[in-house]
Amino acid sequence: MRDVARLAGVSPMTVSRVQAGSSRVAPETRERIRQAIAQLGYVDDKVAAALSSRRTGFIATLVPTITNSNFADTAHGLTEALRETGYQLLIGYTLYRMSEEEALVRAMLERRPEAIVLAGMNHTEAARTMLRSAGIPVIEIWDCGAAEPIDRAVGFSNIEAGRAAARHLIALGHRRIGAIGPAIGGASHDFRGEARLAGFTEVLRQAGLPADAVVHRGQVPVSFAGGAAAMAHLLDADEPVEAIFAVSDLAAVGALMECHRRGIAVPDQVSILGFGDFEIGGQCVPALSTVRIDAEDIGRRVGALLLRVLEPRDGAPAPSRVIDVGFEIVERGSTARRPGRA
Amino acid sequence: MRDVARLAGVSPMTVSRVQAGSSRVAPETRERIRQAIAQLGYVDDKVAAALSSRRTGFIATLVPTITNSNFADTAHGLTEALRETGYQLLIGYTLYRMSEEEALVRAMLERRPEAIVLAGMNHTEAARTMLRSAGIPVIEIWDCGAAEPIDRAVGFSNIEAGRAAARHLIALGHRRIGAIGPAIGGASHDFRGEARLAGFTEVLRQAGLPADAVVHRGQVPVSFAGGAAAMAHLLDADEPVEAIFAVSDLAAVGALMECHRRGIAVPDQVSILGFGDFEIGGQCVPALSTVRIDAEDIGRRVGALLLRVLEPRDGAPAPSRVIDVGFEIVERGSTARRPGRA
DNA sequence: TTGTAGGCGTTATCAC
DNA sequence: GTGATAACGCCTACAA
Repeated sequence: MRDVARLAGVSPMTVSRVQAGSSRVAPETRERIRQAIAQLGYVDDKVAAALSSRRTGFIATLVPTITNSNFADTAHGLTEALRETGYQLLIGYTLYRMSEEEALVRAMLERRPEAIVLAGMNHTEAARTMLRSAGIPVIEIWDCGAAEPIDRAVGFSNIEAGRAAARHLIALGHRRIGAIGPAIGGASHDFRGEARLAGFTEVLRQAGLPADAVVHRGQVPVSFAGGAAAMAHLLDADEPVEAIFAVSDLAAVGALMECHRRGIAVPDQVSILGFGDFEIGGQCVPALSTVRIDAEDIGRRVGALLLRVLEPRDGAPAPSRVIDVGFEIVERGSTARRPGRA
Repeated sequence: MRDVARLAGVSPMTVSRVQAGSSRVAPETRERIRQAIAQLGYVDDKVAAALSSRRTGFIATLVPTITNSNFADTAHGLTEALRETGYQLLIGYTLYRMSEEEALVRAMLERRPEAIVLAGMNHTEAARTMLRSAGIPVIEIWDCGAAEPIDRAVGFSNIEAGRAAARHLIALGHRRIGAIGPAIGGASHDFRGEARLAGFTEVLRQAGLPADAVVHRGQVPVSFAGGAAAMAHLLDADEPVEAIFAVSDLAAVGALMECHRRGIAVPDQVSILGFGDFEIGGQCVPALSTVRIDAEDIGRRVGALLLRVLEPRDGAPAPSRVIDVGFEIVERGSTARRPGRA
């Protein structure tokens, strides 16, 4: 920058102003500086700028994984909302491990992000302490309602989604109802998937239905293969299920494919309800009924919320602490009413 | 840090040494500093450290998109390879737009990354200039062989993959062969998908076969829905295709589902060959034959390469400039020999 | 509209 | 083994 200033015959401060887009620079001075910048191929240094201005322009984001998942959609929505604002996302993968999340929280805070976004409301005590004392907005996403957020939350109620799924299948006349979720225990923990399964099981029990076909097996995160394996397990059981709910569309599609391979008709013999509304669900045959979540929208809303919090405009009302984006059951081809039942 | 130093009764420099893991600090001094850090909840500031040491610990990564794609796998592999090293990935999405890529290159370089990884070998002239003068390792990924890399490359030959796909379908006895790729033109450009289609078409022509069933339609990036629509287009044509190649497994699965919906038997009536080996391909019915790419491995290799380049060990040989990870045709259930042909 | 002074929080370097 | 000093490249604050 010194070189640019010298070449343009001004002080570094003036160059700085041009780079910051200040209007308080004479047009001709600005032009001279522009040329000097182009001539020298100068690229300004946000590292130094960040230290000096105490504004890094970083937004830290911690998600369980970015592959095969709608967290990628959320990250995408967030990136889109932040495009053109100069903020840069710092993304970390926790692999569904709290210990990993804690390590990432520390690593991220060392980069001095201006806000931090993380999935879920379950964190280690150390992580909570760091988050609270960081002095920046903390947005917990993909879950809300079940607990008080550290700072703010954007999501929906996973337990309520599970309950709604159960009510829906019961209302279709099914009685022998199962569910598919990942194994519990081990280092990886999908708290949100478990909450959905818990809500689901709760409603089954309340309706006086057995919940022994709620299977927890396979790795976290769930996958097509895991869903297929769990479905195989259920189909091998003595008493066949009439309907199942999968904690993720990935598992649901895997289950659907397992039915195809065995020649079991969906939805005639088994109804399948997924979760998440992945694109593949709308395309497979039959199209998958699912609990729809707009993952990308969560990202966009977080982005909009962040902009309002980080750069408040006069007169704008303070955004609410918890934003519930809700969910919606989408009835497509993989679920049907049980013949001969109410 | 000053506060920590004061509380521990040492100079800031000694605290810095402890944080950097230097062994030249007396054990008891170290312990005192540790306690002061814990007591104050001090989290060190990598922004300042970066400015001072001129090492940011950032690796910039530019990919077309992170959703519905194996670029997510590559990013994941890279993150895994870099986990525990202290490097932080800076990820940007170009949305398959060169202008966006150029803007991102500039934005990334302002963060002073220690290396930059970007998809493909097509960049604007301005981007190339910035990349060359940044003075850091530049790794182009997901394509190699067709052109000289700016610095280094890790990938495979897309045109060769397309050629192999065509040879494979021809060897199965198919004559009326089509292909599905995104529309050409517009702001978004999938150069690698186009290279695959170009190689494919080239071989068809060389074999004296018509290439009019090579369709370019739908948005970039291709999706399940786009593949289904393209397949519908081909199936509506007067002369039905015997086999098709899709530039992505997503499109291939979409095409497969369209066949299901129309009651067209795969592979008996139409063979479908995908590209990318997405998990869904292995799970759908019939399982999708595909050109297999280990996307996560590309990420891991880039990570390993970067570590060797950024932190060279004495005696270690210099890594080669171009790493071709190759590809492999995986024959599963969606392709079959044309009955009655050689 | 432009410039000067000082400092952001850390580390490189050299001295003790 | 520890400390003093001087940057790192920019921006805030104030002055001209």
